[in-house]
Amino acid sequence: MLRGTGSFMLSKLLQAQGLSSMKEVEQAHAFLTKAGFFAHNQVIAKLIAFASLSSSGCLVYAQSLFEETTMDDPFICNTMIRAYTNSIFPIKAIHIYNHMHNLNVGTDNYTYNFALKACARALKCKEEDAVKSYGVGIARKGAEIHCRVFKLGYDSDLYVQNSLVFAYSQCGYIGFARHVFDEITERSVSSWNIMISAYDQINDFESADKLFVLMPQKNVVSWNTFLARHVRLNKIEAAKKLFKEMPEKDAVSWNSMIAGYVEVKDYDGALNLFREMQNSKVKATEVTLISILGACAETGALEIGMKIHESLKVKKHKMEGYLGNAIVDMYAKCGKLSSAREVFNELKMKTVSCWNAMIVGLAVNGYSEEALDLFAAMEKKLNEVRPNRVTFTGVLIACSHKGLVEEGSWYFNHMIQKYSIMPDKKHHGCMVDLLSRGGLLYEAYQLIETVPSDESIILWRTLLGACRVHRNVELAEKCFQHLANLEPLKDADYVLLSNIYAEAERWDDVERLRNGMINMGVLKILGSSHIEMK
DNA sequence: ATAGGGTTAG
Repeated sequence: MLRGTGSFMLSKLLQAQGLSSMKEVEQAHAFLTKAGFFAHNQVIAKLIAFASLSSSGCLVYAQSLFEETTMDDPFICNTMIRAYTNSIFPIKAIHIYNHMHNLNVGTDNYTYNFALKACARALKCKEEDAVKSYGVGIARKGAEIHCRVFKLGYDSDLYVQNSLVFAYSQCGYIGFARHVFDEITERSVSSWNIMISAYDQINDFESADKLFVLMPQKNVVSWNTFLARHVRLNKIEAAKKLFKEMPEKDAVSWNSMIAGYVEVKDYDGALNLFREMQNSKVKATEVTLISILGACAETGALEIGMKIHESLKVKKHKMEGYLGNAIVDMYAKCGKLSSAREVFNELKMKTVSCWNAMIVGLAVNGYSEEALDLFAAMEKKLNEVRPNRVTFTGVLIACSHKGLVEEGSWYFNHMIQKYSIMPDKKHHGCMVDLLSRGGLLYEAYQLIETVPSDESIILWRTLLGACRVHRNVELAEKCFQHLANLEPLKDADYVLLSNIYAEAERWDDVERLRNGMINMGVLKILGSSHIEMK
């Protein structure tokens, strides 16, 4: 039986249309192992390539297939590098590349092309911790690869050249990128597109436009670059106009336009365009769905989000990577935490963003204990993932929600000491809220004193409010003074302090403050009802 | 077997 299935698989493997599901990959794998064919590298590479497809594959499986080989075949290594380059873990592509180099596995132009692209993507991707943990720095790795490219003579390969331009520009070395670009003797449309996009990304529109005029041919990517520029600059009307007038539209054009609507928070516009896209010739991609799920998350459009999730399940589409995260986030933001958790648990590879979407989702919906439990689970996997600023925002929100003052303070210090994460605006906000609601006004006061002044204004106001609740006139005066030193006071600030005085029956101070307001010209804005005068 | 443009947590 197995043999029959296997030979069918093998013939399918070698056919042009290839395999159609992970199940078939597994069957083919089993057959090959049993029949002793596993040494056929071309076949294994095909399995790995299929397993790394983002729509239906399984990257973990691809990696295990890879490890079953002797890991010294250039073709297979290249396939694995490419798989990771296009994944949410481009850094792992560099690890494979390093492995090739260390073991003297032969490399070719494909290797360098993929590895350079991985460098570029590793920097662009928001897995900042993964990049940091890499140590020497991706940009240096890219330069190192360039040296090898040069030594081996691949610097005349157009694909490698284009990847070099891309990698240098993403690493912030636009001058080097331009140098490589200028050296290319026969530029392709892609060469021009990469260089123009590089200038666009650093807002050097003049240089971008100059090249745009010079380029001999343009394609849909060239137009998409312009569309992306308008979207990035929030010029939604210009984007709409260009979108309408473009000579050709592909999925990226639609995705950019949808992302543009989402960016300016026109979620209805995004959903309408999504419907229009579904009626067009261009098929929605994962990126389309990710944008739309984001719109659902922001508007609480649970039904649309669920519909997308359902249709993906029907199509047996893989729920991993960005898409898996977008679904988790959509459910979490829509308050359907059980569904969020279900999808989250199924994610085979969880980036820090996945953990954060879940932890923050639990925290803001009031499931403090679950959020903190999940954080504890995350800390047990430090070899895979490291908490970052956002994680601790979620943790502190969880504490704040339930008034867990001691725990919150502990996590706050833990964040700084164990993870060397410097607290930001959100962390300070949570902590001041937590401390002051718990009545630890002086602790809150001391904390605010450590905060940069431009971030502390809102914190002083929070504490001033807490001083009223806890009837602490002395501290209220201090907060008021700090506020006064930082920016022109608002009438609400005077009202608050005045009420605090009034509640302490310090009528002289109420009067003094009132006079001060008249002098400052604030009082005329106030209705007399604002101040509770006796 | 190659590229380039579009995507997730706060």
